[in-house]
Amino acid sequence: MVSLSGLRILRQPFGETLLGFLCSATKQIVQIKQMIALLAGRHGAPLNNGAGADETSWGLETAKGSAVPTFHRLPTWAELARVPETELRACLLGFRARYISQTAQYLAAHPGWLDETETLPYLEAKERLCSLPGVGEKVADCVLLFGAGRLEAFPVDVWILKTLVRRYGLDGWSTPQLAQFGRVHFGPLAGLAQQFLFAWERQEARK
DNA sequence: CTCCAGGTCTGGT
DNA sequence: ACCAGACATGGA
Repeated sequence: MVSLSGLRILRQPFGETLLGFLCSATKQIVQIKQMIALLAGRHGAPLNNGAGADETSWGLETAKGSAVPTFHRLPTWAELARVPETELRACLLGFRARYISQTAQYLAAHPGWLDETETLPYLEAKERLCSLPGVGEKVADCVLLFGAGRLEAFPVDVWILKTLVRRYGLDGWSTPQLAQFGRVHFGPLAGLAQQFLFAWERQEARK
């Protein structure tokens, strides 16, 4: 028996969360971190003059020979809109580069769209997010859960799928059906329950 | 060298 | 509506 004590749901910036999960499709978590680090290092504005401690790997593009790394924040969507898709592809994004590029173009053409989406009720916000290229039900739920504090969102990824099939006997259910089940079964804090299921299943898988 | 990875989109029944 | 394949690419 494990406790999973200390498990938390972060409230991350909406736009950054969207970017992060646009990178996530069929990629391992370690690789997603790498993609995000490359995007920040190559296309994000520097955060300091190299005066910080060198305890993270966010500033990958450290000047050669320099003793102190420079940290970069993630690029904004406005900045991403000016980056050629080929340069995005060079950040290990693969086919996701097109999704990010097209999303950036759309957001650039619709000022305020993202901020408005963040304030909408769950279902409306989700519907709008799903209209973006590369954003399906799962990514939309992750963006709303981690980037907008919508704890009723219940993202169904491959791990949750396994869990619901193996431990809840929901074999044969479609992904949308499983998402609906999660929201109904776990209620207003379904997203929190999802995090425990996810963490549990991944912990069990490690051996 | 195959297989798979915090999915989504597209074109077939 | 439901079901495969494709999609890029680095780890396992």
